Amino acid sequence: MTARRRYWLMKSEPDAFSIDDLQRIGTEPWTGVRNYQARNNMRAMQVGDGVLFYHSSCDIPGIVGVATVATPPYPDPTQFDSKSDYYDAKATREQPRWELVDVTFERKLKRTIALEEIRQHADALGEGFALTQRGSRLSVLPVTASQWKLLLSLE
DNA sequence: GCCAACGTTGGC
DNA sequence: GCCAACGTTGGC
Repeated sequence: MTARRRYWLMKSEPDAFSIDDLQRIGTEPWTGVRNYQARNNMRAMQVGDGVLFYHSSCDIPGIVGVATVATPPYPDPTQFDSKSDYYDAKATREQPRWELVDVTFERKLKRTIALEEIRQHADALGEGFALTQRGSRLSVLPVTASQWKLLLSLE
């Protein structure tokens, strides 16, 4: 049984890792997620799933590109690295806490679909959409097929 | 830089 | 198990 392709939105601070970085590198492990809900979302990912690449904490927060899930979930290696900012002393190789996937660059949008603009479609996107939910800071979140279509139609 | 919202930690 | 304190996220 093959599950149908799913869609996600993943936030990154462009100062740390931008869509241009992904375009240059091609494929990158999504390291450093230390939130259980975000981790659980990555656990549910499958190779080929679509990803909206989102820039956060910057001049114009918004969707800037499209990427693809390139690997099944696997343990985030930075949790074992005591020199890493993402080191987690409570994680072991036998019992990892944090998992990630690699994402591959697909394309850069012609323009940024700004959060401000996305908010104008909050009703159509639905109450359950974590990006426009008040106070939500979730950095890896599911996107439905219709939300995916709507968001990319704004490009 | 501010601050609201949220998650985690740790004392009890 | 409660909850205050603290740290982080992320828009503004």
